[in-house]
Amino acid sequence: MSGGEPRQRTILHIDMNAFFASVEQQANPSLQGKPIAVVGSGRTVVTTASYEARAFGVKTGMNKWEALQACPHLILVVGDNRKYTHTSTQINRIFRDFTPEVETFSIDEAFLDVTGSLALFGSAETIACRIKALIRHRFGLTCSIGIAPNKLLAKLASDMKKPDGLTIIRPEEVTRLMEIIPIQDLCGIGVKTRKQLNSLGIQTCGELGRFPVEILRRTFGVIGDRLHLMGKGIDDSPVVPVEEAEEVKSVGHSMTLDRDLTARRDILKYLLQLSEMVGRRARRYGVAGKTVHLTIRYADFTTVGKQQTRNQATNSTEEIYAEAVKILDTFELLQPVRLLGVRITNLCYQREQLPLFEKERRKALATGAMDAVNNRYGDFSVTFGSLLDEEEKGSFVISPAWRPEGIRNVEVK
DNA sequence: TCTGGGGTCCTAGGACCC
DNA sequence: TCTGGGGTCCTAGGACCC
Repeated sequence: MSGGEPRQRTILHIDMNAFFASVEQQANPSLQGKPIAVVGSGRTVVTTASYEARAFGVKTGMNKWEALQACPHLILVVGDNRKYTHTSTQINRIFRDFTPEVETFSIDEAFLDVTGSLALFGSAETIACRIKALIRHRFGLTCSIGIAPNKLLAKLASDMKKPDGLTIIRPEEVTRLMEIIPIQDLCGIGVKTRKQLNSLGIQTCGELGRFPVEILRRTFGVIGDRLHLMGKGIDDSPVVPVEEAEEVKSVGHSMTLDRDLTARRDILKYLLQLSEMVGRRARRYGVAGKTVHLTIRYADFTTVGKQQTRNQATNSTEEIYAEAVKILDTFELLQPVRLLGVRITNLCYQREQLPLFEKERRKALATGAMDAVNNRYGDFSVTFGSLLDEEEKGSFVISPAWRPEGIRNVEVK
């Protein structure tokens, strides 16, 4: 590839419309045509609002109170991970009938490289229409599809018409189109980058593409070159199927507590719970981490974190917990705690092996059995004694960005 | 009853070694 | 009669995505 012009590709970006809310409306006909918002339990925000709710101004990220202000007859539905994961997996199977080059970008978005499938199916538009029809017939769901020569533009295109859109950006239209597209419409330019670019006098992609790349480099470091290319609508990044995806680099959980906590004893309970969630997922992935991070968010929303690197990688709940407690004790908690997070990084991938000695061996087997039950019946079906009196489980919010099982290239048993 | 959760990548500074 | 420089690992924080 290096040196030559990249081959002309045809990429589809598929974005499920109001995915969680639509799945709920399909599962429960009494919700159809009504304003609903999928939320988590506890102090959480709107994850997805149905289009009926969006018409009232209900948006992702609003807290429940704000959402009900905007739409008093809004129906709040507590999200159900498994339902969405299941549907997402089945939808991904449909994609694979059209090309093996499927990149699951999130639970409700995917990129398809259909370059090699055009001869078989006729055109990208035909493929897109067939996918839309299949998803509608099998699941009653709609999606917006963008067709373009690369991922950047395909994603831009799928955003142009919602719901149930189909937008094509042809190679010969790119230059003209970029003149009118505002920079913030590109995936990769968030609020801060947009403001910085605006202060350089850049509003549109066309302006970004023409801007001296040296100044972009100086201002944005390594991102500079990428921004320059984005402005021109150029993106050579490949569609990466799950099988070729890079290994996961960290495993973590965090939760906003149902109420702010001050007592060390209360905080420790949540830390153990989080350590167990992290440890169990790491064990399922077959990874262990050398570094343990603890994140604390105080009542005033200031967030601090600390990490500690150990001599040996671990995925044991007890060891992760012990490390997290050590880090906690280096903090002087000046305010009530609003959120706690535990994460392991510096991961190494383990071959499955049972410890040599009887005592450790029995413990490993017990851990495995406990994990198996929890994997099958849900979090904390079986758990540590000290968690049993804990009524509040914190806020297990699901998000459309939540990655379905098996999306990572890890050995899932 | 303001402001979710899981990730990746980048930066900048410090420790340490040769 | 001043204390260079490169590499690597670690840490804290921030931007961004869904």
